[in-house]
Amino acid sequence: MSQETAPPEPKKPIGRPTLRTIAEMTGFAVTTVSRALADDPRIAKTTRETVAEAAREVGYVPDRAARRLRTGRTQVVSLLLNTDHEFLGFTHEILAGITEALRGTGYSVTVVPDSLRGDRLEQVREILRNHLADGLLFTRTECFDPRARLMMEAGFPFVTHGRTEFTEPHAWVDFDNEAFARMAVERLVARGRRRISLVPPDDRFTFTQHLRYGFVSAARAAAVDHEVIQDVTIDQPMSQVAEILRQRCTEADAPDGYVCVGEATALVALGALADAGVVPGRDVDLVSKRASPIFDHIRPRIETVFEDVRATGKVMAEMLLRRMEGEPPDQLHHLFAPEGGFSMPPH
Amino acid sequence: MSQETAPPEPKKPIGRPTLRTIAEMTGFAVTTVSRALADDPRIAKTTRETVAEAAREVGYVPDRAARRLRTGRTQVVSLLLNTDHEFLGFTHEILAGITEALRGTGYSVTVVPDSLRGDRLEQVREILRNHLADGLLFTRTECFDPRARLMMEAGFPFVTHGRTEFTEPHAWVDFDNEAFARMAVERLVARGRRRISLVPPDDRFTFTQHLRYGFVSAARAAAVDHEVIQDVTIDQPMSQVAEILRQRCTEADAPDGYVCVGEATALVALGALADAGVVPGRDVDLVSKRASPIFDHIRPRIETVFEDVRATGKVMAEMLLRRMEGEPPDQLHHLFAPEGGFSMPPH
DNA sequence: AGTGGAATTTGTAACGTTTTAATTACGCAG
DNA sequence: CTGCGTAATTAAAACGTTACAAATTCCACT
Repeated sequence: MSQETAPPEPKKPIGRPTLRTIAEMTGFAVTTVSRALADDPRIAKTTRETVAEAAREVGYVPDRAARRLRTGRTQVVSLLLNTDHEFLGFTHEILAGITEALRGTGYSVTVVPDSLRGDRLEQVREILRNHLADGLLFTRTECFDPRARLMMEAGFPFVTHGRTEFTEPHAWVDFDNEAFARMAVERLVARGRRRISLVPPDDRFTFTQHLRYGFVSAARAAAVDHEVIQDVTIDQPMSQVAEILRQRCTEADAPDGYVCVGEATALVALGALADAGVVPGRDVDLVSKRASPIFDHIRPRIETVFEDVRATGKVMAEMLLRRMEGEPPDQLHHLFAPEGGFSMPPH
Repeated sequence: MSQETAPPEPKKPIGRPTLRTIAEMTGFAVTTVSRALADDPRIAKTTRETVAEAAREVGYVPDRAARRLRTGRTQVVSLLLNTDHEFLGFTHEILAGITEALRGTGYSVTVVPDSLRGDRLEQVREILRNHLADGLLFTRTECFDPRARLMMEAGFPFVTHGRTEFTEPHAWVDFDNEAFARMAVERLVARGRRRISLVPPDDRFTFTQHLRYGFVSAARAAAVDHEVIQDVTIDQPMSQVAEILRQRCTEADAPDGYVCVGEATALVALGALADAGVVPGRDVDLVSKRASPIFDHIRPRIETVFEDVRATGKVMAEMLLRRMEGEPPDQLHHLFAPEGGFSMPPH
């Protein structure tokens, strides 16, 4: 409006376009441009269109730092990554799911190490204190997970992989490990097995309880012998698991069926059995959960149920987005069923 | 100065401490505090100490958004994550290494999806244009990697996992795959194998050339038959690899030794051989690289060389830190040797 | 006592955005 | 015409930090 004939305009020869760039292009004030881009109804529809057009033309992208400074929102979500253990693709898959859900939202995901050794809360506290993220995702959830408690107290958005036993609701995504364990037992029983064994995860995790319950109750219902290995968990070094299994599978009352919670455990169990000269499919059977396609190629073939970790990550991130928009956590949870049941690899 | 007697001062009842908090505590100006915390020699030593003490007392942590807005530095590094393939712990390990190196530096790492399908440059361009990070890490490097080229042109700090063939130097970390391939061939030859096969990665990757060269030249030197499988690469679906191997290993001139580049390939190869009734250790031998401890438990046992992916991530991140501080890339590279050579799992 | 200069400190502006409060324009009833 | 409510836009302030230029203090030396 100020002038019809454009002055020399030797301005901003470099640098990304900013609100001011668009303001000068269109003749509106910076405030107006900001509001127009936010589709604020107080701004005239025609103005909004003009501004949007100009923004598109110069490829305007709001500056994250400036927005963050002003609004206090970081546009970041963090994933707590357990650095102790190997999960054969778990991290990869869950991150693929998370980034897929976040694509186009402007949010990015940072990875924060989280060791079971040492204080699990330290990292979370730092994120809360220094506002390093707008929301948090974490796995390996405990029954009364102190991280979850801390974040509920702080009113900070988060989604857990795995449930807790708090009465106050929070967002979670989980795999139905109870159903998995039940099906696993039934499958082994259907194959004629009568002494069934489970190598459990660490007792502190909620899903360990689910597994154990499903396992024990299905075994009781089928009236078969069963045991939950006592001296070792799959969260200890795999060599220890192998050691215990090698020993156990040659004892007089050795199990004839094994339920494995994950791929790593299954591989270790297969190795231990092989070392002891026990032949899967003949002497014993083994069933497992699987999270990657690699299991189709493991020999001897074993029956597995697929847990879609990528989908898990995707749903977790989607839920977190809704939480961060203020949606209450009451309805935000999803339980993945062991879909399709057990199956043997093809060919 | 306006008033000597302090007014009611109903200020900042809440919120994190800021530079102003410390300024008011110590009586210095905000600028001084800022400089003092940066250990600027222009500020008196005593002042620096006073300020540091006050900062410690209130637990001051600089606001990232404000600093970022002012300086233009994001305090973020990004890792390009290939979402197509499964690497059995690769992602987990490299991230563990990266976060370990970044601990305490104030930098955090974001994960950005990067698919071989589609434009590999899109994500990088966005990071450059919108200043989403101060530095970039990526894997699966190609000979004339367009991502590397783009970033060299932009003068943007980055470290690759794997070398390129550009003449202009850049920071890289790599595993000596040529030496690995050479040793692998020698190991198979030492076991009496005379027809050796390699299932290669996709030809576009630089390390494929290294592998191929080491493989071929060692085989020639040992005067043994050798072949690089033509019809499939380990970057195609694993079922295709399995299919080809199942077929190949029963032909009249079937190989009697296999070099596997990674755990996934080795497992698939073991499965394919088993399906075809070929017995490793008797009919053929198989050697592989390994990046996780899981291979100690795979049966039949095969000899492996360890590639320390966690250490790789750590070194990459450390290099990136130095690059971001302005150090030229000339000397910034590290080649991991296949240390210790091949070994058989214990027990 | 005066002066130059180093040492130390400080006020102001800026980064790009959103928010608060204020301003302008305009149609319409009194 | 005046006054006024509403719609549309805007100027100014603020978020917390660092950079620039200027101001102040302190000494040593003439």
